[in-house]
Amino acid sequence: MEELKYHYKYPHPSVTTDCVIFGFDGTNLRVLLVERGIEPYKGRWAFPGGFLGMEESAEEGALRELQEETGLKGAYIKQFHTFSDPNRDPRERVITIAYYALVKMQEVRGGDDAARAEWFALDEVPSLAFDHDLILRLALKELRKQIHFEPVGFELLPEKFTIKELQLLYEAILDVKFDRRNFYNKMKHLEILTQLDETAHNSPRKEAFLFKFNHKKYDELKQKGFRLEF
Amino acid sequence: MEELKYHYKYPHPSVTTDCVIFGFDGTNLRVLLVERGIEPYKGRWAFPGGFLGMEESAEEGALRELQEETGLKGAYIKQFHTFSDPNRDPRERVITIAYYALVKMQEVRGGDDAARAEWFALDEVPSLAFDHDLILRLALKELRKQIHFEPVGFELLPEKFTIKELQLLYEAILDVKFDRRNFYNKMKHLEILTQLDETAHNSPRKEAFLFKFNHKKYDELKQKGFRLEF
DNA sequence: TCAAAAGTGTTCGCTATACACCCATGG
DNA sequence: CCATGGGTGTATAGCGAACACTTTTGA
Repeated sequence: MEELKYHYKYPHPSVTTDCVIFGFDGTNLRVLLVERGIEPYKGRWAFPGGFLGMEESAEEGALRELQEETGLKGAYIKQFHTFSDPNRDPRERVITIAYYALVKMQEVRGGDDAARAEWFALDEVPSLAFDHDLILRLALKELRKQIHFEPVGFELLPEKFTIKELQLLYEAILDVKFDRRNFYNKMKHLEILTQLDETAHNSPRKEAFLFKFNHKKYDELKQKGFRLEF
Repeated sequence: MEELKYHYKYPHPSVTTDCVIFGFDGTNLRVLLVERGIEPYKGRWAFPGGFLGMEESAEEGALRELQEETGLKGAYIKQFHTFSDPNRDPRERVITIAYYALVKMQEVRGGDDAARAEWFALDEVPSLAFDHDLILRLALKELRKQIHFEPVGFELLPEKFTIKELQLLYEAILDVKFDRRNFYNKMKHLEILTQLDETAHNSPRKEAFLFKFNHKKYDELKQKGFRLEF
């Protein structure tokens, strides 16, 4: 029999962190899911997550889970909601502090665990374990809100990218279409991009210039009460 | 000795909800604080809150706490962050799921508990217990974010109000000044207010029309992809 | 009759949008 | 030389900021 060595006067819930990991494949926004190896919901897909250690904050816990799953250290994560329905886990009461992460897909390597992990495009995501369908819906909603004000989109692109790629990313996240030329003009006049001498060679026709996101310039503008709008 | 009748294989944190209760006195945004009667932080002010029951969601818990403190049922509350620093409570590990509430000050009555409660203007808030200073800062930040998109301000006003009062509220929340005439025009053309026949009699000079917030109209506009901006 | 506050209208400049046009490249 | 996609410029409409003016009321 298991040893139950932690005792409390009142019942305590379990606390976990779950992490919705977003990536961009050049066309579609994708999320990284892992297949559950044990009951409940064995064989169903879910977001990576796990119990919160007693000596770590939720943010530290989420970063740890993220690193175990993708090998990435210090990626961009954001807490967006805590899910606390008393029946969200059939075994016992589990409260989960949910984060979303924005990562560059190219830099992700397989996880430590043997667990099967896979990137799913948003419109291919199957029915998930627990309340993770709900968690995904809310993560998307919050990401879309946040991207209106902060340049979080750049976390999803490689360091060098064309404006076309940037546009495709924003279109994928917000599920809208922009006019190619207006998007181009707007980006150039915002002054938060640095144009490089290099061009992208993957184009079938004319080669496009590569850009880098200019953190310094962005911070300066933000200081002056500038607001990034889309 | 206390009876410790709940046993777990791994240590579990305690989980509480805390509620930042915002009100508007006609000039200043205020928060409702309660004075702590016991250690730690005895005599210091803090936000109302308490342990989450095992059969209630965090939202239910926050609403329960809010009702115990103000007598209000079903007020507007919004979860904005979960605070999980391992050392935020000196006694044991406590994770708190934080909400802010928007209430009409006129409708608030004293709490059930004998605990002393008081409304503080934002610039009069003393140094608070635990990490509640941080909680207040983040609550304000999130409220200011949210008010750019949703008509949450109306939760803080009585049912009938003048446009002047509405302006003072928005100025108090966002800590800015608007041009009286532009604010007036904007509000009238937004079509989310219903003008009443009555006028306010508290004015020293000319009497101002009273308005009501038009929920139905707002929902219609929102359906059409309308965005409330300030 | 004067001061203060409510209510209305007008002007100006910026920016989002729509779209025309030229350039470079590969077949 | 033509089709495709990259890069640049321009015209228009709508909206927000600034502000002049009129109306109402109490002292």
